Amino acid sequence: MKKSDRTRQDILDATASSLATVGYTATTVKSIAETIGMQDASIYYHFSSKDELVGEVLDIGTARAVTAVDQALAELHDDHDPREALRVAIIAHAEAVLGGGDYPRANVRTFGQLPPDLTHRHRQGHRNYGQICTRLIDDGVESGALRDDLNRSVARLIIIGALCWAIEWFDAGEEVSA
Amino acid sequence: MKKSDRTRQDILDATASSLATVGYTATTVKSIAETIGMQDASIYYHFSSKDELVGEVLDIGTARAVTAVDQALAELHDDHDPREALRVAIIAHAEAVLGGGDYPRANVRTFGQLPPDLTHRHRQGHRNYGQICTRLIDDGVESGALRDDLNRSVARLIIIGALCWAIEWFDAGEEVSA
DNA sequence: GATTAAATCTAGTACACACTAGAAAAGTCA
DNA sequence: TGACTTTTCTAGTGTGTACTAGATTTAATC
Repeated sequence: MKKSDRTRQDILDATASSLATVGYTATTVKSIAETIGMQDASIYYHFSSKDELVGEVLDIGTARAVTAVDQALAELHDDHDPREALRVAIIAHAEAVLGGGDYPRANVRTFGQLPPDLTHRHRQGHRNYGQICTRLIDDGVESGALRDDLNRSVARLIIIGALCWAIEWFDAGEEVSA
Repeated sequence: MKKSDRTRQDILDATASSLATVGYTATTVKSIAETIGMQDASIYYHFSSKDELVGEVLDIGTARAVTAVDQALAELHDDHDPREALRVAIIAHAEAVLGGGDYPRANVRTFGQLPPDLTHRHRQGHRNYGQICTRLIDDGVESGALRDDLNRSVARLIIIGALCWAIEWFDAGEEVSA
């Protein structure tokens, strides 16, 4: 029992790392197996297909990003400024995607490269994630902390777009003086 | 002479359309040929390889986007507000990528999916494009139209990120009430 | 209409990919 | 140790890909 769990975790980690750095297509079952010193066929003892494996990595990634943001928001004072909530959420997301783990990065990096099945499987998750942002913006506008002529849809797209795209520049070796 | 040019253009158009909608990997030489009613082998009479063909499409795309932005900026009054220049440039870019042709869309859509050779080939072009944005922001800050405590690198990343990511939501069927 | 050139097709090669079947090895526990 | 289970490997299949060689057709020129 133990051995299997550890190997399974190694496979997931290697897959997440590969997805985050080279994307979906360049992440082959063979390359994953090589990374952890196995034959590619052995992967199939632990996962029934490449896409099931990739899907699990992406699930973990979204779960971690959501957790990071939720946790950051939970640590706020009860009487926080709504703008502060938005600020904290943005930073938590950025750290989750850029600073830390391969799993959240895998999500952003492979967005738009996945086969239809996987795209469909994760669409709802992404939509839910976007709604966290929508809620924070709504809070800000309704409490008067944000301008009431703000176009909320556009604001959300700008925030999420800027955050998700940042990884592309990161990969390209751009530097940002914080 | 004439026939060849027309076919060549058909191939480029079909490739741009495919890249813009399904990305690099799903754009196969065979699928391109089918779109224009040819055999896949016939493509190689006009282009020596898939990547040469894709590279030409991406070149056209960046050229069109740059032209759109340059033209929009050229139509400004001489004594324009620097913020207006930024606004006009952003709108011109958005229209080029979202509203119009497959060629600029192909660039954004395939960003991060291309094989190393093509990525390297277009890195300088993307960097130049980013510098247009940098220049506009610099103008704004130095003329006093934008706050002088603005982090210019971050501002540029946010603007370009938001613009480039917008296409992902567009593909996903999201609506934005302008 | 005959000759040459341009353009496309037919038929294939070689290779990388995800995935499978069954043998071999490694680990577990009496 | 020996019987059993779990895990990994060897060796392969089938499919889709970019790409090639040479024949064949279409178009242009004299």
